[in-house]
Amino acid sequence: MPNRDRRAERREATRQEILAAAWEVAQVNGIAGLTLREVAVRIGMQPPSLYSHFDSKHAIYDAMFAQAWRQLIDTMAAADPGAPREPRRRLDHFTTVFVEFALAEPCRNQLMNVRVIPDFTPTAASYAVAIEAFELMRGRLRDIGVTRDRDIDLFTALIAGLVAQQEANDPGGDRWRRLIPAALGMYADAVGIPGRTPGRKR
Amino acid sequence: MPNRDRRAERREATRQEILAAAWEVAQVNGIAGLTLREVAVRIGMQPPSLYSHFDSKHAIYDAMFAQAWRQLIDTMAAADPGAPREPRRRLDHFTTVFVEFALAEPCRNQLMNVRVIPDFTPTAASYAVAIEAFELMRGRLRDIGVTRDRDIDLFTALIAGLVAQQEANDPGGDRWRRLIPAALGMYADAVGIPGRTPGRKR
DNA sequence: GTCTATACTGTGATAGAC
DNA sequence: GTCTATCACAGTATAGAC
Repeated sequence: MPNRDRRAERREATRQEILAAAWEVAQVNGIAGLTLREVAVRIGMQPPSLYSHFDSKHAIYDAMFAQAWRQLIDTMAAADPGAPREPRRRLDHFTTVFVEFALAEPCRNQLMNVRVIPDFTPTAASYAVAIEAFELMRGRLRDIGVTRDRDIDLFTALIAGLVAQQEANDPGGDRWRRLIPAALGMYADAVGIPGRTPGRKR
Repeated sequence: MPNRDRRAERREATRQEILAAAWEVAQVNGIAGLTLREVAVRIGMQPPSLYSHFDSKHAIYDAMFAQAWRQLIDTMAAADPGAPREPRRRLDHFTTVFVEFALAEPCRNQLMNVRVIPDFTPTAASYAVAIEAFELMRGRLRDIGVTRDRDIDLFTALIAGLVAQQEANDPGGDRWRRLIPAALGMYADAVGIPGRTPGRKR
């Protein structure tokens, strides 16, 4: 038995190739407009061949769901070293990372945060990745003194709202994105984060 | 020429019947899972007959879009008489009306606030109803002293976020809905609404 | 205005040869 | 593992009889 299973490696590579193509299609047609046909032809396969790697279309959605949350985890981890120490600046830093990530790919954000595919619910294994990302965010907030569950939920709602409004009513613009500093100042004051956000109104 | 056009009345009634059936189907299958076939059989019609009343499936979505925003306008107007005078209580009052409306029908909220149907964009006439609702909300905020555009945008984001998180991560529950008072207290403090929200944390 | 009949496209999915 | 061939079905839309 070889110490490297080239067979498994190639199989995994094909899976990733399929997922990459699926994301490309989703970016063009919207996440609900994904079709197996288009995914297949994009990588030079016949549509039925996809079933050698995924049991169904929902299985592809499920893998994409997990992959998206994993990407968020990696993105936040990568942005960690450059983060400021001062609480409010730190909050602003990783919030911006999060929002930019969400706005970068509208269809990815829809798959992650909106129930948009009829009859699709992520499997427990994939949803666990989403939970992992949530716990990572919770840790970030704990570092700057936010520990109560309700305060954390309020934070996620505030950010999700900015992203949702930006996406739905000013796609590609910054009408809501530019409100991040003000929104975070408001939040920081309410939950009692020490310091004072500079340039706050009134 | 008769003073009542019974022909037109019946035609309009049929249109409404189609739209009502479409909402029923959307509630079951999701807004993206709407099919003309199912709408037609539900009201005892043949699928092609729908084309006597709507030019296309998108035209039905468009009518539903306008109808949804009109319903919101009516709901807010109906809740007007019972509204308290004190600014913060007043804010809490119509925010609750708005959130309950949004959470009552997830698929309606998706059609109104998320770009979920590929290639569907509301017509100018239908979008005008959405603008009308937005202006109504702006007027409500002006009454309690919120006039700056950025403060209004911040408000819509805050509420949209609570609804989105509630819908995506705790459908049917109240994990985010119950945060409305705290969220509004935070907001009222930040934009300088007079008064002090009772029972605020810390 | 509604029906029947039908066209045409595209969908996800399966069976079996190689 | 990928292919060809094909399935069963749903999708929107049109034509023409009544």
